[in-house]
Amino acid sequence: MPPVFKPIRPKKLSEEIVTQIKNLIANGDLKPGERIPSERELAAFLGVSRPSVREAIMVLEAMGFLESRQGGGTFVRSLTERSIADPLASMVERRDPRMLQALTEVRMGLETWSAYLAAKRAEDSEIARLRELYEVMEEQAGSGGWDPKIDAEFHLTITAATHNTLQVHVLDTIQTLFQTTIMVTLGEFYTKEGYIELLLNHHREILEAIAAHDPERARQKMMEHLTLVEEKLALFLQRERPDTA
Amino acid sequence: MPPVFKPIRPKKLSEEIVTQIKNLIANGDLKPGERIPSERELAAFLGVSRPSVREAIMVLEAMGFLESRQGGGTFVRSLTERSIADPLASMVERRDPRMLQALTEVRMGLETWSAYLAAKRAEDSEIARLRELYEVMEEQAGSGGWDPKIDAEFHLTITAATHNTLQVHVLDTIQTLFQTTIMVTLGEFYTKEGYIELLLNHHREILEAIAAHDPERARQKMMEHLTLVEEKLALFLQRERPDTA
DNA sequence: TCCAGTAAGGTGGTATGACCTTTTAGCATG
DNA sequence: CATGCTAAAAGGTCATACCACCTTACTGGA
Repeated sequence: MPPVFKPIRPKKLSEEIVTQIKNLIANGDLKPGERIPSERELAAFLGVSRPSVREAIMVLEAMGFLESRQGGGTFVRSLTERSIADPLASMVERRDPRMLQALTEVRMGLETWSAYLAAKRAEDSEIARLRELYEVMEEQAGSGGWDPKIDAEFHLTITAATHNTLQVHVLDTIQTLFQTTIMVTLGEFYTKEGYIELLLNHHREILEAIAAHDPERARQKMMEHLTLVEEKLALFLQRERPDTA
Repeated sequence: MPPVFKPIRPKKLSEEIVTQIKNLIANGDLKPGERIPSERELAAFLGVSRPSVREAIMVLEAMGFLESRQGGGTFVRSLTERSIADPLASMVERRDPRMLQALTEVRMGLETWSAYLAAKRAEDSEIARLRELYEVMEEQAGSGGWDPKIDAEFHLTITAATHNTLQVHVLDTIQTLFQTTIMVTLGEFYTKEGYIELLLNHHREILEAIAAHDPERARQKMMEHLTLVEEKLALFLQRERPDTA
């Protein structure tokens, strides 16, 4: 069975309607603010039942293309805003503390593993790059600053040093979620609370463990580092949202 | 007019249902791959009509949380499926040995982390479940058999015991990639080569470490176990495809 | 004993039609 | 001309029925 034959798709009726309406909007036949025909009319035009049309409209509404008002009609929304985010992002973006905690924890698992693998396989050039980044951190720390970007790149470089494409991909996905939500805020938090010196030490220890090709120690140090991050994040979330069951 | 009065929002029934189901997924009450109650059952539970439930499911399907199969049922999708699996699916399907090796390695990182967390948080019921599964393994091993399904469920149960929804989803995604390619074949390989006794020991040690709530030991034992799996996989791939660039 | 073919029940998919609430717009009244 | 009422029309909900498909278990044969 060399070929995958075909991804047979018994296309659902409502899916077909969704595509049609989406095309109409894309072509400009339906303009923003405009009212589309009523569900009954659409059903008649398309020769399908009203529930089918309704399901299609519900989907388009969920995707942000349409907006329905009872008694009013269904209208085309301006598509400047909306972007149908993927499930993961929509879960995390709710700022649900438990979800953020889960995210941090997964990241901890992946990054400690990255550190472990990196210590086994890092090439000299990669270690040199880490050292560069560390020196930038040190310099900035001298003037009391902390750049989340440099921090992120440091971690990213470590993962890259695993030479595992998948690991890089997975962690990048997680990292993106993290970054878009809190990374920056957390950076400010560090600065204000005077954790910079401690963070600097952590990164130096991680760097040294990797440079020494000592997987276990690298894992251990990364663990210590991220445990601190997790604690501070919990503290931060608690302050911002004291209302938790 | 100091008070803006109130932006009265007539809450749609289906929207309410969407929120409820989304929360169930976020809480981990609905796990990836799991089948949710039928539309008729849900309608009965919630005290609403089937069309309302259907609309909610359609929306969740459009958002990527669910997947419906006619005649089959409606299933929970991995939150990370889109962001992680989809881009990689084509790569893994090629049976590219390097990619499989990378996959195994990522899995190793995640599963050792699961074992660590599970040892910290596993509840008695979960430990009991693991024990059950182990006993089934033991029994089957007596007659010289090895069921990849039981094996997979054992590992899945451990991850579930982390009580980290995200970890469950991420690992499910990885596991799916794995399973669709080799899991079964690997099972036959074990049987033929007489590794069953060793595998049984591994699982018992992991189980005991988790039951004793000893995170470090659980991690260590899981690591040993998966290291063996990795070795055998490499051996297997080498035999089947001696042609490697 | 095992396996294949088949039959039945359950599932989602679609269709019909009815009734409700809300909105809208036209109309009648002051 | 303005106001308030009313009726038509829109979406929202519900009940029901039937269809297509998958799953399962049973039964028959090898």
